[in-house]
Amino acid sequence: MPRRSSSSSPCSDRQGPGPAARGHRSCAGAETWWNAARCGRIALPTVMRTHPVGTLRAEHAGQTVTLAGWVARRRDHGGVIFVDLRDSSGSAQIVFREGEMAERAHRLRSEFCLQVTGEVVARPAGNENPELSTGAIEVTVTDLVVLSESAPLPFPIDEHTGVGEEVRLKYRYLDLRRPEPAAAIKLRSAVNKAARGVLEAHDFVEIETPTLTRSTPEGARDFLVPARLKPGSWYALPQSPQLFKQLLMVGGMERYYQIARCYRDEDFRADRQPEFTQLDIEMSFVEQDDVIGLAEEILTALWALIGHEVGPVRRISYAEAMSRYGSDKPDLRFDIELTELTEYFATTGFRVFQNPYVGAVVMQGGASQPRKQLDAWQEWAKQRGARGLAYVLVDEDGTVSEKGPVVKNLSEEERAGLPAAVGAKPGDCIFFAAGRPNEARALLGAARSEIARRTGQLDESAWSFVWVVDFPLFEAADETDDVAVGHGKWTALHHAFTSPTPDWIDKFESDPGNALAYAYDIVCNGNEIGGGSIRIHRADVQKRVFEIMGLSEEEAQEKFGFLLDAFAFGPPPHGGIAFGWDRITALLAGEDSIREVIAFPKTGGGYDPLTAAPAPITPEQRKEAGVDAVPPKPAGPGATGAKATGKAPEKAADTTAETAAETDARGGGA
RNA sequence: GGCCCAGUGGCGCAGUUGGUUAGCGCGUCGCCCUGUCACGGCGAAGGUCGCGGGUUCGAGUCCCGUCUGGGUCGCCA
Repeated sequence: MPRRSSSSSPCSDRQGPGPAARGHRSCAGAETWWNAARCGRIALPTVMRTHPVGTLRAEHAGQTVTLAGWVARRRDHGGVIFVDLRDSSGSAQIVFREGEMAERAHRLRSEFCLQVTGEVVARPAGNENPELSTGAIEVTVTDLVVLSESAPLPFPIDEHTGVGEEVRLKYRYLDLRRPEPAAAIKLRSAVNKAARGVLEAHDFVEIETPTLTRSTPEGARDFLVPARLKPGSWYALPQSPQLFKQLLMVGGMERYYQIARCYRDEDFRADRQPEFTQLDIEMSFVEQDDVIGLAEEILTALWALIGHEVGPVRRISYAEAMSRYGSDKPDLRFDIELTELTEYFATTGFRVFQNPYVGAVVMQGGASQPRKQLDAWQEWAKQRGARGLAYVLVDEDGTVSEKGPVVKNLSEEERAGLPAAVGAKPGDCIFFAAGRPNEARALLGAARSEIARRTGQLDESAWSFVWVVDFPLFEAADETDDVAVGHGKWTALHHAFTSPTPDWIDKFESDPGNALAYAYDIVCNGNEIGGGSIRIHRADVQKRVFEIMGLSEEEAQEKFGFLLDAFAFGPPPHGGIAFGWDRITALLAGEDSIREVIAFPKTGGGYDPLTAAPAPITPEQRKEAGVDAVPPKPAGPGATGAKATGKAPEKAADTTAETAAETDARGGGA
């Protein structure tokens, strides 16, 4: 990735190799915005300074300026002392000469906070530094105020040395003084702003929904907050604003959005935090194409920040995604596809291939892998819970090689036709998976990505967007480990309020396994970055969906009461989407981890190294919070409709998929 | 919860087959230095080798356990 050129980078002077190199795209992205916003407009002088340091240029020569910032680096030559003064806009060289000034500058140390006044002068001929955007000038200091001193640093604040993440997070306020982390956070602000711009232009209303709400019985684990005024009762932090946004549609707001914090108490990952952010959207009087159209407009605005034109986004069905790519979030930056061989091996004598599904994926040039490497693929597959990954090699003459454990189990005919059947060329390796369709395809889908990485078919600089549509409405209840909502054979794949597609809305009972949901996911480079659905607004349809799920009216009322109550009062047709905001920002920033685009992220254990949260509480706090209150004996189901809760957070954005579609409705222990 | 990797002065790392005083770079502190820009020179300080056990004449190194961090599968869906 091209590194930012210094001349266009007011927020950073030098760019070195090392960890900074990872951030490639981030810089570019942040800069685009940063330049527009900072250099284009603002940079208001304040009482304390006349110019942001990084904006000084040759044309300022002769002006007397007052600057404020930090000592980034100092070069003390005795009689003349150079200091790189850094503020949020960048840095510039300030010069202290002789006498008292040099004397005082001599005592400056890294990260002292200074206010200086002096004259901007063109640097002496031959002393310009073209690597720096402010390299044509320097400021001869005539007045120095040390605003505050700095203790010795726990780690160097420059881009040239790597620093462990834990230390960075503990001193995140120092980490953020570095151009790279700062750029990621600034980019996030630009991302928010860009999305708001699109939404405001379409008359969306930004509405906040409660953070203290009711526990939902399914989905992820809730974070709970004791209610002091009602000992023994607890609030839950929302897993998403799903139910509230639907209520807002009933409330006639018509177009809602919120950059919403969501909370899920699950294990974390590089792409998952206990609290994460969604751009949550809901619209009334729309169909799928309306939501998709809006979403594409937003994505276009976001990727424009880093100079990429999104363009029209193709759509593929869930079924097609699964059969061709083995994933419901296919990475289409490379065009390796799976080949289904169930028919091909319909009469095979090889027991492994006598399965409901047999498929293959081809690894270009894979036949030349050493045996050790092929064994490593077996390990790789086992780590994913598969028994292994069968393979067959294609010789240079285009025929199937005798090598490998699988080939001897295949008939002559099977061998002969194989390369053509899967599109393998001489020197390729064919990997097979057999078993239940979804599992085997998932393995091949993972292999597909791994192959792309290993064979260099993955263009890291490319962007691929795709809508996955036509998700199944239901999945068989026995194929999920979740406690199903209801006792039916079917459970909602997305969530219980997801509408069937128009084609299926009147007949989904006839074939629940094939009925399609009016749901859609937006996938970028193999990441699910957003998902949503058109909701059910007709009471009769909702009732029939609950029936298929085996959910009685009483149970539905208990679980989703307040939403169902609201839906008794003329709910408008509506639908929406939620974007995984952290993941999207991380993608734009070119970062692998969403922690890089969160100001104060937590570690994998849910621990915040900076505040040391979570922390024990005092006995007083414990008593007052009512944490230990003993709940009364379970009274009857006092829950009338109005209190049952629903579920259904928009599954979205879990961070992994960060988005995710909106939540599914299983789970609650009915 | 499973698996993999890591933990050595403030930071980043090296440390061979178990062997003498645990090294290197950066930073810090002191002195010097008038054109540097990741300045330079001289000198100095700074270490319970994550923690606890064990094996051994001897452990940073080997074994067991544990904690923390990262990754991954499960989970989140």
